[in-house]
Amino acid sequence: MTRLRILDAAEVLFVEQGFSAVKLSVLARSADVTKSLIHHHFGSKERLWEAVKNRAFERYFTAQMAMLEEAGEPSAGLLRKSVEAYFHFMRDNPGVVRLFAWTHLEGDNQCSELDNQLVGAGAEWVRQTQMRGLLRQDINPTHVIAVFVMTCTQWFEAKCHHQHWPGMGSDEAFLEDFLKVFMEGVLPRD
Amino acid sequence: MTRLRILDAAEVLFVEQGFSAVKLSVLARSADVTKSLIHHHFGSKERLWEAVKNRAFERYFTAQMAMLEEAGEPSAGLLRKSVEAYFHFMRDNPGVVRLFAWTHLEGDNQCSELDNQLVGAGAEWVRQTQMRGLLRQDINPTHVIAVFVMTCTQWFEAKCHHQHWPGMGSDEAFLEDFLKVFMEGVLPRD
DNA sequence: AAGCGTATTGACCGGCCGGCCAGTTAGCAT
DNA sequence: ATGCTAACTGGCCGGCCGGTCAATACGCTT
Repeated sequence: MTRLRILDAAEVLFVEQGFSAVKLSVLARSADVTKSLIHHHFGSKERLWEAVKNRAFERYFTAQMAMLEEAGEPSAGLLRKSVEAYFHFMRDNPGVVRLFAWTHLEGDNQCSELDNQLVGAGAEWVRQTQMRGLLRQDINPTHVIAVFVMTCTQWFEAKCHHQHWPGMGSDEAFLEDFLKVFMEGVLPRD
Repeated sequence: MTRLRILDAAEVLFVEQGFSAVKLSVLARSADVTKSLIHHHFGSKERLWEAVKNRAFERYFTAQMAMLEEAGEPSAGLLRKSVEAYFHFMRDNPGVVRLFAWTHLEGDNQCSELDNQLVGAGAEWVRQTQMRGLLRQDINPTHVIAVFVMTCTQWFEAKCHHQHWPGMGSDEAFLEDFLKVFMEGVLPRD
């Protein structure tokens, strides 16, 4: 379908360059349609941009929700698994990461309802795990989520920046070290 | 001086909107100069953009270097202080944070020489602290730096995004919780 | 006062941007 | 076949984009 071809090509360009740097003429050529056709299907550049973001964020949201729902009994091991899953999702969906970054810089928070749901569910899960004494209880559950989400996000958002830092390891090496610190930090002291 | 007035106004706009969304005509009005004058002083929009970035990154670099140099005897307490200082620097210089973010998205790494120096020095400091048995030794020192830098950075870069997350606390509350996790995670087990 | 370099101006340019529109084609129900 | 709607096209537009240029004002040396 044409609409889809436009959406796909737009996503590639928007992910790469952000909103204002993308030229409709280039996009048209890249999607192999006429410029008019883009307007026919989406009305304006802004609305196309929103359509692209919505689709990507929905993908993100459903993937995360599925992950959360298939989570079983609260346990520290499960938290570790969740962090790993989140990290690998980010690694495998670099487009979403960049789209998030552009969106943050725009100050756009249209995806916040979905995200609040996600974070709320995650934090609630952490709280339950805390109550069972499996995680230390003197930390705001939302902050637990925030710490690992932000670390994973920034790792991939700013990869071009810190991948050349002296001594920096691979994705997996970093994840492992982060998990060492993070898990040791959230486990209860005995 | 006019050149400075242009640079200042440009920084405000670039920080806000990124490179391509900024219109030279708007910038000229905002700096109260003519468009031609901008070209006279900087040659092109691109070169102005680079001048703005260079100035900001130099500010960042010298501030961080000063912080690092006045650091005393390696100790876990000092690491905590460093994280706090970094966090507060980011809080007090939101422009730098956003400039970093735009730069990351552009894939630009012109600031990498300075940054490598900074990270290298920080990592070396961590390594020495590890060798004295004051930090656990099974973690890549660069990763230690990376974890707290990325968390602080992302906290402020994406603030508009997660500040409305349910249960999210203030800057200081988050920092405190992060430090609880981070410090507990990097200290050696007894 | 003359000379010179720098700062500053306003008018102007070619190009291309996002968007529009009149018209054509294709699919599909009746 | 007829009619209707949605998909699609090419051409065009007004506007503004970044950038240029010739001319002028200013400040400093000699």
